[in-house]
Amino acid sequence: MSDAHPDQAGPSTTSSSGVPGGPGGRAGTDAARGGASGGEAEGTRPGVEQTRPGAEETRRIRVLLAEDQGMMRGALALLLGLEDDIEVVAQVAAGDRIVAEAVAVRPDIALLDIELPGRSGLDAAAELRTRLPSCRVLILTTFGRPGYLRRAMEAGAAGFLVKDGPVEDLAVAIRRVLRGERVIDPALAAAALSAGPSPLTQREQDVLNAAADGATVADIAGRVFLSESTVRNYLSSAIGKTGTRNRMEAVRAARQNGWL
Amino acid sequence: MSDAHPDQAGPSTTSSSGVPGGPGGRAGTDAARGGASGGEAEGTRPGVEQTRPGAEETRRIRVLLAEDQGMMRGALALLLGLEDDIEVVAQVAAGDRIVAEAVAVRPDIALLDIELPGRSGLDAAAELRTRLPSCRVLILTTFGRPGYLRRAMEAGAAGFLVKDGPVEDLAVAIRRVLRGERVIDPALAAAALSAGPSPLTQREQDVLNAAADGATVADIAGRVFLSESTVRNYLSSAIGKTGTRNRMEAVRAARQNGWL
DNA sequence: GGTCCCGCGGGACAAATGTCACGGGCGGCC
DNA sequence: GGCCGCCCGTGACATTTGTCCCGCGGGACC
Repeated sequence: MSDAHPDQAGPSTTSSSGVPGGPGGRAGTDAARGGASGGEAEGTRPGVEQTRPGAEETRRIRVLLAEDQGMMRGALALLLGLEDDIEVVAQVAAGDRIVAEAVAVRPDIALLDIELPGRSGLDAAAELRTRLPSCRVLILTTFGRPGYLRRAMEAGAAGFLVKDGPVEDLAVAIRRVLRGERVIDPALAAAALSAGPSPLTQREQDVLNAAADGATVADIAGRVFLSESTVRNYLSSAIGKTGTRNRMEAVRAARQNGWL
Repeated sequence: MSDAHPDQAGPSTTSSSGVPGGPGGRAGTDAARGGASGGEAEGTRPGVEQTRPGAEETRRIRVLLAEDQGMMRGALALLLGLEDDIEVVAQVAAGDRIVAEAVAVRPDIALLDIELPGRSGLDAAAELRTRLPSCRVLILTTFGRPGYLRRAMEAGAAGFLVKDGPVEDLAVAIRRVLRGERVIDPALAAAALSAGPSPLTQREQDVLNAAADGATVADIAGRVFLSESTVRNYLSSAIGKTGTRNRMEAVRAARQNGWL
């Protein structure tokens, strides 16, 4: 747009929301350093030397990028910015910033990680579907879990990419999605189909989630507001359904399939 | 490392050898190794000169990049390739390929992830230290765990970067390391110092590692070749030292500090 | 009405887990 | 030498965990 600096009202970039682990919180200050790393603001320098083959007749693809890992986010943004038909108009690091940012900048496509602080990318995708139907969603995640793919499809995502595989796939996938196609790894689709939907009931998932960090039965009961006996029963049935022998194994198995 | 690569549902690209350079990306793959094999008695002080913008006659900084996540690896390689004083001469996706590739292409600096399939980047760094002393090591990891930093320093790494923070830091850190400086996040260094070394003995770590996936005492005993009673004792003492109440909490706590 | 399923909880029980006290052997260090 | 820490093991014990069977209430469906 017409601005020049990261101080614009809506689409300022990386919110400073914290990322787990790092003791040193490094605040926003993502200001793209000059020179080669153009960054996302479109008009920073007039001399962006991309060669436009067809003049102005095609508007660039406006991309919102949601990814918590700073280096990954920056690298993807720079790379996409190098493509002459793609423009990164917003970057967010937290899941609960996605929808607000999207309605502010109205991108053509949202590139969402799943595991984000604050809110799952799948959740955000579902809300985006109703709040901003013109924006297509492309999920980009580390783990190709069958359940993730299933939920992504149910949330209305148009594509599902794993972070393995070459970077070149990314721009290609974006263009294909914008053309209305669906892009999904075929092997992953097969796995998702064969795995079937989650056999776990809602309560079982809750209890497993609460048990994931090593909490005792009493702890879980306190968090989920259930009796200890009930918690044991749910744990037991979850263990049975996952074919495991522990709550620990059950948690791992459920995570493995994307059921949590 | 809860992650590593538990499921191979996706397209199993990550072969252990060099990564195929994309058709569009002119990223230097191992094609460059042929040129390097000739002159081996190079000056012991590679490229100590400051980066002079525009000066072409100085040799570019030769970088080896070890990172398992394909997209991250590709993005970093492309980005570093854009810098006019840096050249990515090798990319590996598995930890057990690092040393072999390094002695083959003799890079100036090795950019290593820690959590890699096959072998830890810290291990590889330690061996690199003796096998190829001219090559400096810069650790690039997702998690800024105090124990990781400590072990990286003990392995002779010259720098420690977390994958948060802007991409621009990367090239800067590479140049600084090549100049002989050490680059470490100050906050992280303070945390590592205050946390002290791991209180866990070797066996306790082994047992915790074996217990990480929800194995029973009998399973652990079988894996570590110990009596079940002994396993219980080690687990108990590990639980005590970490100040937790379960093996599950103990595993999480130990992971959190980088003690595993 | 009846019947079925589901969420929720209780109680009893076996198995696993966590704790403690106690041994012996080995190596380093004052 | 004595002391200490780590290694490895045993046995006993309390607690927790996992399993099974039971009951209650409510909603859906016939």
